[in-house]
Amino acid sequence: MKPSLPKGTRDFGPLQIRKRNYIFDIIKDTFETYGYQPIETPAMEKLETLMGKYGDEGDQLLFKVLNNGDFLSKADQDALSAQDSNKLLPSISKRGLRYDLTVPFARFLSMNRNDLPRIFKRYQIQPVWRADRPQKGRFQEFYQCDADVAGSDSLVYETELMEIYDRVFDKLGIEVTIRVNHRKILAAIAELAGLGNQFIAFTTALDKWDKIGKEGFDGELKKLGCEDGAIEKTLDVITKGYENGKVKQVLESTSAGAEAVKEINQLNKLGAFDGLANKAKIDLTLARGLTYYTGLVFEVEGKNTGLGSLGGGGRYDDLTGIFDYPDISGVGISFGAERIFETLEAQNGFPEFSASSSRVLFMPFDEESLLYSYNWCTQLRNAGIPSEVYPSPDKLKKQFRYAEQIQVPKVALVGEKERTSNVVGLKDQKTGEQRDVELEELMELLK
RNA sequence: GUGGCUAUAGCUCAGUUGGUUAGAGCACCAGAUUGUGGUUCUGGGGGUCGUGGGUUCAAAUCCCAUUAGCCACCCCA
Repeated sequence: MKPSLPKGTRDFGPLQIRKRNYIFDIIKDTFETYGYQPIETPAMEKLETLMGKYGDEGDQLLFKVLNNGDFLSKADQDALSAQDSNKLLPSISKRGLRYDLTVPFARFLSMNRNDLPRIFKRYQIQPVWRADRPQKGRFQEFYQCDADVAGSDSLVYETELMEIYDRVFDKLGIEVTIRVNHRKILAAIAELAGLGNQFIAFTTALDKWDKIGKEGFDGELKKLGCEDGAIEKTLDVITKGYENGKVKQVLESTSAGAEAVKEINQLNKLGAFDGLANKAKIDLTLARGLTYYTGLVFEVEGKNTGLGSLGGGGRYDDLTGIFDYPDISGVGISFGAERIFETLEAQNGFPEFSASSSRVLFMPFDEESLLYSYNWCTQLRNAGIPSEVYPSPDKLKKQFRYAEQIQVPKVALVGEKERTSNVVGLKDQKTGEQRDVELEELMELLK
């Protein structure tokens, strides 16, 4: 049988795992620095937990897990004979793979509300699954790294989440722009355009601004039935940008806009835009698709990556309402591990890694030397020094070949000569230098 | 879900207007080389040409169907 993988999934080799861990460790350490606590949730959730949370399109993209056992006899026979997949689904599948980390977090929070601190800061780094068509930088199984705060509407958390974005990308050496906007500003602009009652349609159109530009957006507004005068006003506000004094005035003339401006002022006071290594700016064209955002929204864009966003997030007022746990405000951000990986790969941004962690490989010339080598190796291991032995006295060509394959930095050659004088011939694989060393010195050198 | 491109050795690919035994590089194995590899040289194994059908004296090559992968759109990380 010819081996292959399901669509949109990948294996990770040793070197890739080291590179991925490098990214995850930086993100994790930064989350920890800000006091976020780790949780994990199952790959599978009940389908009822997942369905209806991501819109119709999201429901389509959910992986459903077929029930075990004789699922056909228990299936909805009417739906089955009518070939109605949507109606059939609940009777043949009760579980699905998680689509993101936010909904499982909301479920977790609701279930454990009594055991968690009043304000809960959690992070979670796990794979999620989407039955999307794979393409460049997009997979059906991919990792998200989320940090969320539940139980407080303080802008302190928006501030620290922006700082976390900044720190992580600074440490990774990726230059980014942190785009910030407020859903209530969007509401104010939608009102301005006379599209207050078509808010979602308005935001999806606005979200395309980057791609279709001012003219394209003009057309989208017309399609939505926006009048010429209103279009002009709307385009004027968006092109002039938030920092323009007149624009601020216009926004403040609506109650939603006034609230948003107040929050952004507060964010400024907290220093969210100060002392960052990367650029952060209010961008009126940032919309973010997810419908549950209600306050500030963020998106991180790499410079010239052509990969879309490297992460995003925002404030959602009623995170857990659907799980009978009302009035919990949340704010969170997500890092897209795959795109960060591709960005670093493209700019050669990873440190050098070896596939193996071994610092030395023992190479025995004869059976007697193999035992001698294993004995030395054990002593290194007991001292916490990663090391290994080539398992048979093969030709040196073969042994060196293996040393190269595992990218071990040093080899210890052992033959009769070395044994009798109680040393090994320690050779540096890069420089080719070689000299005899005793066990104690070997340990010192490899520490 | 919509559109486009591709499918030949483990990997990357060549293969002329349809023509005799389908090739290269990399990788793998062995030897040149029984205490010092990475270079070089020699030899070797490995293919139902994605699958099914059709046209033809003859198909990797042309036609139809089908499956899978990639790219773009929608949406997203």
